[in-house]
Amino acid sequence: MAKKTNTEIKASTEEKIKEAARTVFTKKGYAGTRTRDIAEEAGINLALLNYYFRSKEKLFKVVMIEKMQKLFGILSPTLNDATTSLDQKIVLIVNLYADMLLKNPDLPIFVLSELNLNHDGFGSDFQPHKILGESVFVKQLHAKRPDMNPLQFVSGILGMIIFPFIAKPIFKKAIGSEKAFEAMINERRALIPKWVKAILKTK
Amino acid sequence: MAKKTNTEIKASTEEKIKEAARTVFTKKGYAGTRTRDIAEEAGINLALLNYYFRSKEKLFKVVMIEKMQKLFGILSPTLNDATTSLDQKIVLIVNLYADMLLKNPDLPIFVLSELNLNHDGFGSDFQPHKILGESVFVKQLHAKRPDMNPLQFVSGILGMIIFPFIAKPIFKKAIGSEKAFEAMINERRALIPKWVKAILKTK
DNA sequence: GTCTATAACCTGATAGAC
DNA sequence: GTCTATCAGGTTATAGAC
Repeated sequence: MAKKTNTEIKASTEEKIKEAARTVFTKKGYAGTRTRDIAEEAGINLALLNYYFRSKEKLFKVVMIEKMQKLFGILSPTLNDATTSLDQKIVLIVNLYADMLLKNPDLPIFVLSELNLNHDGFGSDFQPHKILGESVFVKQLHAKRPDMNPLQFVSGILGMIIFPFIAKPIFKKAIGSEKAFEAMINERRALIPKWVKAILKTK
Repeated sequence: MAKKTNTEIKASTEEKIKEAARTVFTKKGYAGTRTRDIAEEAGINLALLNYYFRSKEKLFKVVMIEKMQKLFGILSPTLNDATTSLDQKIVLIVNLYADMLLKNPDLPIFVLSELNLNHDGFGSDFQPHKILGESVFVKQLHAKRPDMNPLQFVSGILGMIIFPFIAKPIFKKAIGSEKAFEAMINERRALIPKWVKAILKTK
């Protein structure tokens, strides 16, 4: 099939396997994935997978760390930007997630489901909540609403933007096409910031 | 076949298996579950599982239908109650979910994850979005805010109350103990209705 | 109805040729 | 580095005794 002659575009075998692993693990979950599926998807042999990564679990871990970073790492720069207001940050966060999740619709359900199943705790490797910590965002929130628990506040925002993707099978049935789902998410880009501003205003 | 003397024992064993299946499937997911695990959890033999339910998949389907009903069926009576106001319905829904989810914390991630993995489409058996349809709730919302898309509105509410349970592994690390997590959810019982009222008031 | 034993198949991982 | 062939162990489901 595909010949490996390209030295400029680094389509290394290792990367091909990783890319295949991303696809298959995301689609079938860790337990539902067979290493054979990944090898086939990568267009290589099963033995080669074990040559590059030593086991199914090690390959999974590589993919999982990446995915967690993609899902939560997105927050950090925005939360700590001293040049934007609280209201601006909310608009930015909602749109960052809308963009990223429309491109990776099953990222949240994959990551959160596998985290929940907890095949060995690599929860220890990553602390997304520390992003919040003493961020500029939290300070700005405290200045405006000292009574508001930052975690409760952020849960509200993330829940509103991420939930439709987690419950996508339900929403797809409720509204029909993929296009309609995307339209709904795009409508939420304006809706959620408006809602959050209302929440911040009312004691 | 015509014998009815052992009906009670039969029902009891069948229920024991079902209960074990609920536990193990929820904890490990469909693909991660071995029928042996269920048999052991039920305190019976593996062969007996296949005697009552014909296969792993059939047993799973029984459990899954139940779980979906538990997660979404809870909405219907409240949404269609003509004796409560819109504001009252919101308080009721948030507290119904808080109660139910504190008792079944991994119900949402289980159902939504398995729906997403979609091992054969039994999505066709169940249409939770039809609960919304022409409900009293939607009529009340339309009377108050004709501009508000009911699906967007409900997504917001459900997202805010369900999301912490779906992202529970993250939240647990952020706030420490199980007790602290429960306290956070209990705080949300008052928080979310207040927020939703603010959303409804502000155009 | 309930068990033991086993069939039939699947899956992760490795040995060894090229 | 990459392949084919295969091993060792695990998994669902069933046959057959009680």
